Amino acid sequence: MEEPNCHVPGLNAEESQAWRGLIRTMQLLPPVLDAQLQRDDGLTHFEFMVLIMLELEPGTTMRMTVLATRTNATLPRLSNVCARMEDRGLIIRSVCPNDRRATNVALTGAGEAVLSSAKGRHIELVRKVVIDALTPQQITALAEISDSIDAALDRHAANGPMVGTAGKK
Amino acid sequence: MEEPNCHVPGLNAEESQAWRGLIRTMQLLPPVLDAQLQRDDGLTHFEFMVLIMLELEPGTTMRMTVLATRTNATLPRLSNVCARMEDRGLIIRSVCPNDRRATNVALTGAGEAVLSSAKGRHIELVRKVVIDALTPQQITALAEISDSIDAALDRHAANGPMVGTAGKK
DNA sequence: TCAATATGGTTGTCGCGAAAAGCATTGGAG
DNA sequence: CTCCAATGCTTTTCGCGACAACCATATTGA
Repeated sequence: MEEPNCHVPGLNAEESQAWRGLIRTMQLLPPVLDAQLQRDDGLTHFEFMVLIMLELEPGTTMRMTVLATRTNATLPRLSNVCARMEDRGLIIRSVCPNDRRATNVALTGAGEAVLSSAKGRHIELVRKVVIDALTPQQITALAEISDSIDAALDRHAANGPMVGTAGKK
Repeated sequence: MEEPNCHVPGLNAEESQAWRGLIRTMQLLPPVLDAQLQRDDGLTHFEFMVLIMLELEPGTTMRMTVLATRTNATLPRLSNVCARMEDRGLIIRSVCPNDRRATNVALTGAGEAVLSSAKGRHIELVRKVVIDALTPQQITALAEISDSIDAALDRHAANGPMVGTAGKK
């Protein structure tokens, strides 16, 4: 009954392998990315994403709420991170003229410089540990798998909170 | 030149999509898993993994270093987590008779009870947001992709630290 | 016009994880 | 036997993220 091939109960062998593999990747990959960015450019991975998202925006300027959505972060977290990044001169925050409650975040010259310096090295690492480790078919599959999981997470976030209570509002 | 389809520079469209999808999943999935375990059973995902790994071991007993490896954790982290779990009665630590420096960690009855209670609900969530969101082929692909990435991470950990210095020991 | 509510961000407090320093025990070398 | 290095784990310090409370501005309704 107790096979040596010990997989998580409730899942078959294939499912268990996929699950444990995913868990392991989610545990190991982020620290590696953080470490490289921190060592080479003094950035956390999240800060790097903030810079990337600002650069992709025309005018390199965005409202806090929008930036929070783009980076999958909560507003308090983004607020703290942006405060530190502003202290370091990477970005600049200013009150939005139209809506004085809102804050506009803009990339500074220094921020652009740091980003363009960091981008190459970081993408190189990404290639090394992800892209070049996979076949083109696997790349395609990974994109689809991620989308499916994220869609399931969205569905879960929508219906999940009210577990037993009929599931509909 | 600036297409509206803005992907990360240095990667083509497919690669960029896979990369950003993976990042997003790694950001969103762990909090969902943690939240469910915390709410339903008062466990972090890491604590859950500790219990699972102990249960899979014959005798449900393991040395700290081994447990750290199985859970992909550092020893200090595991030490802290085990201290808390012992306070709650889920596990028990004892000095190894053979090597009195070492510590053996064992699952208690309460720990088994909590685990068997939590396991069903958690696997149900895993099914919901991962397994059932994917086709069988995608499950297989995910297992292979994870393994490939983890292998690349191992290679990077082995060669990476000495970047410009000839890369070989 | 003025209250009442909603929206947009910021600021505490708490707990966890990382890194480095610290103890205890063991295994060898002289 | 004694000293020294190596191993196994714990503890301390620090910074970050989550959650909740909070302040400021906008918007709605009477």
